[in-house]
Amino acid sequence: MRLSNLADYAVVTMCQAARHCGGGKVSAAELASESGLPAPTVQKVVSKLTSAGLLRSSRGAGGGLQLARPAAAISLADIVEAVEGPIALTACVEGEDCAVHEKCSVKPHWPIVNSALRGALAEIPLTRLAQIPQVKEVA
Amino acid sequence: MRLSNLADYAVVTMCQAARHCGGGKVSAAELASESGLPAPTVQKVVSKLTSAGLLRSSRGAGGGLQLARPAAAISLADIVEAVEGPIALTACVEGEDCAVHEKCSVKPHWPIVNSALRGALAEIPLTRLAQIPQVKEVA
DNA sequence: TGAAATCGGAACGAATCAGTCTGATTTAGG
DNA sequence: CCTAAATCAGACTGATTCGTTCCGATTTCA
Ligand code: SF4
Ligand code: SF4
Repeated sequence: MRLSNLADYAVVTMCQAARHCGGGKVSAAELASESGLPAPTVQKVVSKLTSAGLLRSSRGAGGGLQLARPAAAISLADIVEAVEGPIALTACVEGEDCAVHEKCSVKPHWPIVNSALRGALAEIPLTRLAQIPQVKEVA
Repeated sequence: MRLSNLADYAVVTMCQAARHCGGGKVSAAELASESGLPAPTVQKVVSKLTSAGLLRSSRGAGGGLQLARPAAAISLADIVEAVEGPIALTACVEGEDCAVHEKCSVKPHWPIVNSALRGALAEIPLTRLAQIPQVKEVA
């Protein structure tokens, strides 16, 4: 029930990239320096994000990363799915029949839980994560 | 974002045990046979569930398992936490400071997401999972 | 044309997870 | 009271995935 560190770092990286949206292009090394994450890790993260279509990459000197979509149109679910693969709590949700998929009585209930969970993540756009402060009273 | 197979099997096992709640005591081998899961795996699962306090175990001949609480008072979150440990999407939610917990701007937002997610799981009691049929129109 | 800078993918090591097994404990019966 | 069976409980091994790191292919600027 804990998402991988790569996914977490991907969220941080995307949040950092969202701030440079106006500038347009930012290098991975720049994002690593500003966020404090290890540079190679950021490189791997942006690689996956680019493959998923969330980031736009420009090779060569002066190149860098760029948000492929508006920050408001990117949700946590998108980032998590880009790094961790499809959101599926159990194997049967994905279609991969487990060993006891025939007798399992809770199988029909998993899609409901899965949808509720994904919906909760989809309700959090990237713009909300970019807002740093003013949320101290929730602790 | 996928819970471990052990947690999934734990849910199935608990669901199966809930049906024998009236009888009182059921052996782990019995649950394994009825659910179709591998017997050793069920043994490991019930061991963890007992340690967490969700099941009541009776040693010796004629012993077996028993629900420690009413089926309505056991939620998915309880089962998952018993097997997978605390529900914490990221390290900072648990209190384990990650490498960049100081500069991280999304850290204050994770508890909100985490609570929403756990709430979604806590809303599913074991009694709902025990109801086998009559949910075909949701597909 | 030369060179630098960037992303992209591939390789390595570590950690966790899943599965299996054997042993300690307890009760029922003789 | 003793034997015996049955049960849970914990420890071990193998495998998969995750995390990290490094080096090469590609592109643009000077
Ligand atoms: S069929 Fe049942 S046991 Fe198999 S993956 Fe789905 S929920 Fe889990
Ligand atoms: S502080 Fe930021 S990077 Fe670290 S675990 Fe929390 S959200 Fe992730």
